[in-house]
Amino acid sequence: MQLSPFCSPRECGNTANTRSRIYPHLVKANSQDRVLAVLDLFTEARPQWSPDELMKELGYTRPTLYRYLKSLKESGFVMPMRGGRFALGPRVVEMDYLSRRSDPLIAAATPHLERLSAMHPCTALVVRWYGEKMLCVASIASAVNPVSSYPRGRPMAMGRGAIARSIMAFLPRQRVMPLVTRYAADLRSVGAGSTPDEILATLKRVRRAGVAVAFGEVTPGAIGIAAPILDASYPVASLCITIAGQDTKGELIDRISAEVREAARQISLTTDNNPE
Amino acid sequence: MQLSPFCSPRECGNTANTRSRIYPHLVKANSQDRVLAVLDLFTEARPQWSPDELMKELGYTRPTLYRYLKSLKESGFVMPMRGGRFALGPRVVEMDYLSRRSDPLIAAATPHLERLSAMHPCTALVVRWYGEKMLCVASIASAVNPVSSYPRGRPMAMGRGAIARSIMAFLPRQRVMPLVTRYAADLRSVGAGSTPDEILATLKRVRRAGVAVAFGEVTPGAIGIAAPILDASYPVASLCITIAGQDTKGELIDRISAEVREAARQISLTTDNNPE
DNA sequence: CCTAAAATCTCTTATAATGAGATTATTGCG
DNA sequence: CGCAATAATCTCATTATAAGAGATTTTAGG
Repeated sequence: MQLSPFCSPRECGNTANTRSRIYPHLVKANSQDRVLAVLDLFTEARPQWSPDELMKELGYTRPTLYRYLKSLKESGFVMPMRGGRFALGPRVVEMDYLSRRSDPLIAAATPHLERLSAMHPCTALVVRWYGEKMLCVASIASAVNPVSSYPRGRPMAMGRGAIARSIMAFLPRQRVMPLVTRYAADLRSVGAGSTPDEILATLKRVRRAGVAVAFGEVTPGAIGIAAPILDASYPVASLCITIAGQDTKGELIDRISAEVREAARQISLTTDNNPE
Repeated sequence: MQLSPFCSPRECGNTANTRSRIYPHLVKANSQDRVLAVLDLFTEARPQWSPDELMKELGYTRPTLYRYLKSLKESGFVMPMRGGRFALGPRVVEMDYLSRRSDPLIAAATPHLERLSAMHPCTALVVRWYGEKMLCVASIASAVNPVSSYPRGRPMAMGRGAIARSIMAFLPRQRVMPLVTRYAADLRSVGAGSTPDEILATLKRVRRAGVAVAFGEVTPGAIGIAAPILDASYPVASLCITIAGQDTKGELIDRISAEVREAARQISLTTDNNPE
């Protein structure tokens, strides 16, 4: 399901083969991928689509699109809105509920989130790492005016912040290097080093400390303190506390760091629970 | 995407036509439906599946199932867990986040939920009605020990409770009757009437009051107070306050009822926002 | 290193997805 | 209420392509 940036659906050359000409933006797409591609279009910038817009955007013909919409509608992934437009449907909500309730990582982390957020005016969150992206999967806020919001589902960038570094620091060399290269600019801008070697040294220190601390890297004025959650000594997620900068002295940071590291360690001990 | 209870995938008779013999449980299923059918299996009782289990359950052959899993994996709907098992993936979380952030009903209701939950020790929630099911889509709890939990995604039955009645009361006769028939037993057991006429009379009173009140119908000891959210005078959701029974005197119930009704009315005024 | 299991690939065949256009259903409006 | 305009579905011939059997490769485990 990869989008090729080189060729818009409509502009590609004509060949005798109608079908393969229609979907040049889907590399090796089968009909399943083409249905799921419909869901790709629903974004925060554009959460509603009319059939005609979908047809135009995806290059599908009318009967085909309506067939797809029928499947998606019947399975609840989309739902009709007034004016003949479509939005994401109840299935999405149900599946997230299920995912939330059946994720052993969340079950293991929740008591720690509650405890930590009760101890400090902060936001305590768990961020899962999916290889290419990071997503907040659970968070509890206790600060009255949280410096920034991290609800479940919020995506996070890999280059900046304590969370990203806490995960990168525990990856095997082979797996860090691509990330170091890819996010070199971000890592440099937050002072993690300007060469690969410097960055690796920074990560090594994080690994030794067992915890990463970041000052205003993601949100100005917010301090992030994150420790990895490991499964078979491999990072799968990160436990993070974000707290307002002005409330927080160096000694307190050290104390919270120790708490976060210990909580993450305990969550990590819950075996058999995390992804591959 | 309906499962036929009469015939397990493996036991159906042999005909010359291999393909249609394989999927007797999917009525008129196309290949899109067969892929989406994989996702149907992930439930709270069984949130993880191995490829072999999926093959056996769905009756798909090995290459076919792996093809499906590849599509679902690449689009993030499932993710591999340790031991070669699969669980729902990050896409589910992302889509719910998007759905949450782009739902105008939630945006319109949130200030009211915050206000109401701040005024009383209760849980304030919004439940969307999807024709066949009801789902909590937003909730805020202020009670220290809430009598029951209503997180987003929690499904609700149509037969019992203030929420269901607040919606049924505002449906046109043609649409209520099937529900009255279907949930006759539930409606009778909560004292809404033992004949269709009695039930309709009860609903009429709810409609006149603009709000439905239920005492311990869903959760013993919990009082539910719900008012419909209308779009073009058609109910699309319900705003509900649940509060512990022992804290709540009759006079307070009347006051909260008025607040809930008024809040629901104001949310309803936000036009152009609700489903079809 | 070797074995066993898991995942993918190859290739043929028959299915069923597709698209053009016709048809039917819905909606809006005078 | 009926008509026009739009939206959604249906029909059916065509052929691309999904499926399956079995071989092959990859991965995991001892």
